[in-house]
Amino acid sequence: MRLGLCCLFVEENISFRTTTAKALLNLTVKPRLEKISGICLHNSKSLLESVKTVHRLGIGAFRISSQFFPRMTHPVTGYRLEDLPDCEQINDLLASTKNFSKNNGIRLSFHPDQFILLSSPRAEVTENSIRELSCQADWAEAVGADLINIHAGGVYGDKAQALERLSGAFKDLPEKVSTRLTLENDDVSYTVRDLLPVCHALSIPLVYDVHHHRCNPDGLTELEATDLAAGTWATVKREQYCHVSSPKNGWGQGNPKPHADFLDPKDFPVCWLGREMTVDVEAKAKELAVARLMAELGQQGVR
DNA sequence: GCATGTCAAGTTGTG
DNA sequence: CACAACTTGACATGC
Repeated sequence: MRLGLCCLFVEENISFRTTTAKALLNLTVKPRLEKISGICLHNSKSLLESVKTVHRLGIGAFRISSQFFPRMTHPVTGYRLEDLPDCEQINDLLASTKNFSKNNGIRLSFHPDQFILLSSPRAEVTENSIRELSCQADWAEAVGADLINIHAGGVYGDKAQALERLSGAFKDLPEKVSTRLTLENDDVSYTVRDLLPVCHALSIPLVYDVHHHRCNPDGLTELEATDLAAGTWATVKREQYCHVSSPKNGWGQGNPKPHADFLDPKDFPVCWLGREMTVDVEAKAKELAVARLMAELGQQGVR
C-alpha cells in the first residue's frame, strides 16, 4: 500500500507557479518566452523538491499539476520547451526527478483537467484534448510518470454512443499517450460498471475513486468495484491505482462532493488494507492529511 | 501591501 | 439561468 499526495503542499515550502493566456498576450514574443521560461524553471525545481520531500515524508506517489508547464498548448501562447531560454536546465531537472523517483520508488501521475475529453461529439474538443494529452505525455516521459488519468466526460444524452466515441478516439492516440491513459469513475455520470467494458475491450486500467462511487453508486459493493478494477490493472501487469477522499460537510447533510481538509479514517475502505496498490489522498490539507492518515492506518495495524 | 476580480478550454446538477 | 463542482488557487489589477 502506498499513499499519494495530489499536486500541492500546505506546510512544506514548495510552490508551483502559473500564468494566464491574457497576461501572456500582453507581451511580445521574447519577454513572453522569458516569463514562461521562468515559470517552467521554477516548477521544474519545485517538482524535484516535491519528489524528495514526499520520499522524506514516507509518501509513495505524487500527482503532478496539470498546469505544470502552463498554457503550452494554447493556440496563441503555445510553445515548445526548446523555445525557452532555460530549456537545458529544465531538462536536467526533469531527468533528475525521473532518476530520483525511479531510485526511490516514487510513483508519478498526471490528471489533466475537466476540458480534456475523448467522448465529445465536437471534433474540436477532441482535437484539443489530444494535443493536450500528447503534451502531458511528453512531460510524463521526461519525468517517468506512468499514468495520465482522465474521466470519460459527458453523456450527451447517450452513454453508449459517448463511450463509442471515446473508444474511437483512443485507438488513434499516439502510443506515448495510450500506454499511460487510465479512466476514472466520476461522481455524476460514469460508474465503474459503465467503464469496465471499455476498459477491458481496450486494455485501459480503471482508476477506482471510492468517493465518487459513494456519490454515484452503481450497485457494486466497494469490494466488488475494487476487485473488478484490480482486474484491469492485472491485465497490463501494473500496480492498481485508487483515489479516496472525505466529504467536506460530512455524509447526509448537504453536497458530499467537495473534499474535506483531512480524510476521516472511517472513509478509507477496509478492504483496501494490506493490498498492493497506490491510493491518492484527495484532501485539502495535502501532505498533512496524508501523514495523518498514514499514522491512523498504521495504528489500525496496516501490514 | 492588501483586497478583489479574473483566468482557454466542458459538462452536469442544483438552487 | 447563474453558479458550483471537478485534481489544484495564483495572478493581475486597483486602491
